[in-house]
Amino acid sequence: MSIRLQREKLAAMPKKVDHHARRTRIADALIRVAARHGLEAVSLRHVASEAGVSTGMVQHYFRDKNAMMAFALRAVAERVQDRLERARPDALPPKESVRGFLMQLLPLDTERAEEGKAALAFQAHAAVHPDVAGAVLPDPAPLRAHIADLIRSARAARTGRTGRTGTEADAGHAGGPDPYSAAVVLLALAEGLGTQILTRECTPEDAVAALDAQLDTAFG
Amino acid sequence: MSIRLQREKLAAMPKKVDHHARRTRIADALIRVAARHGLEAVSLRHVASEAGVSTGMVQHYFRDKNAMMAFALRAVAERVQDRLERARPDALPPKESVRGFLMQLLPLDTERAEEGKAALAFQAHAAVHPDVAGAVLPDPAPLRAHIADLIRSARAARTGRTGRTGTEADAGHAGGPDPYSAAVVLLALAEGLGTQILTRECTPEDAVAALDAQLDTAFG
DNA sequence: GTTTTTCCAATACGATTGCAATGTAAAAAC
DNA sequence: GTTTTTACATTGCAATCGTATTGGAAAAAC
Repeated sequence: MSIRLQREKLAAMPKKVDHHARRTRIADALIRVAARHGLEAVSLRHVASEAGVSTGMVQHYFRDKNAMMAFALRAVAERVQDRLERARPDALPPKESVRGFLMQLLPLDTERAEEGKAALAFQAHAAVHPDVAGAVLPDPAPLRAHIADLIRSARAARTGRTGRTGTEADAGHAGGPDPYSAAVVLLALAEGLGTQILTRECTPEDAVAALDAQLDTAFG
Repeated sequence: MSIRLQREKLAAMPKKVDHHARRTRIADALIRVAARHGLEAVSLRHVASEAGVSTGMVQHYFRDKNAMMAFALRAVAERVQDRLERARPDALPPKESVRGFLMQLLPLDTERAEEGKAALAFQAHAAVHPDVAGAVLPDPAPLRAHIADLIRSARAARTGRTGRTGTEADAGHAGGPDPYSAAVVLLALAEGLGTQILTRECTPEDAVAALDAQLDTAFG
């Protein structure tokens, strides 16, 4: 028992370490460096010192720099995904639920601002290195489909029907554009507003106002 | 006369060169490098060889790398601005005029895709280096105001009035959200869709469809 | 016990980086 | 004419880069 206590509390831990945890710790350090100084400042030594480890350890857990970058790229994507899952308020009406989603995508506090800067840097990286990006980035379709479903159900509730609408064409009727386009618009808008906040082209207040205005028009 | 011909045709030109033209040529090379390999690949030597000049010449025209980056950052912003000016179709009805603007912001051909990748890289750079960005990036307000004016005039035409609306609050009436928010939405949406195209999260067709849907709701 | 494997620190190496220093040739100023 | 200034090209240098290599300490396998 005392052995086990030592193994878990002290940092002796000489064998059988949690590889994923180690990699995640290094990736977190990489993300902090990227968020503060850009991807240009991401080097093995800099990341290692930010993580408080040796460069040898970084080399032990990542074959090369590209592997480390790819892992970190996936890590930020998963972070955003996790925050979206955690902020999923299914009990709320559809419009507020969607609003909750989209607000999570805006860099409104310092934590999300850091995350957003890192994500922006990785977007630029992904645009120039499609191979690593395509293998690692998540499919945006499920989120779009979920938002579109919420829009559909809200419109169905407004027109008196309770269930989800069927497969008929939604475009063109009084409810506005088809839900899928409306979902694409909302998500791309949140992303655009987010980067404009980070580049100081837009104040957070204006961004929230614009997003709310768009939510009003999307949900009628 | 023969002297003048030589001075203009041959590349002798030993004195009195156009500094701005030289800097622009170097900045263009930097933009190409950034668009193809990212800002991480931007070095004095790489840019110089892309421009077909020596690194000594680059050093002659830029105090240091930061000055070169700042000049290139402004150059891309001016390029986009120039394309917007050139594509300004004042004779068209407001909605089509705005559509012309926004379509210019989407990376729909290879030329604008390259420009967009460079712009995306510079956005990430600007988010992390606010000092250089703030001193160099253009104010987004005029463009927003122009789009808002076009929306206002379109709505005025629809309600039968001919002139621009006055200073009364536009928000909340049947025309939709206030024109300023609608303009912010349209511009941020175009930017978000643009980066999603570059990162392959979105097809150009979906982006155009989403933008057209938003134009329909913004202009009624 | 011995052996093997895992984990990591330290170091070394060639390439590349930003930048300073130097040299030179031609135009401009006189 | 001479002198000065501009416009580069070339070279050198210290720092940093990614990565390969070496070594050793400790757990696991035997």
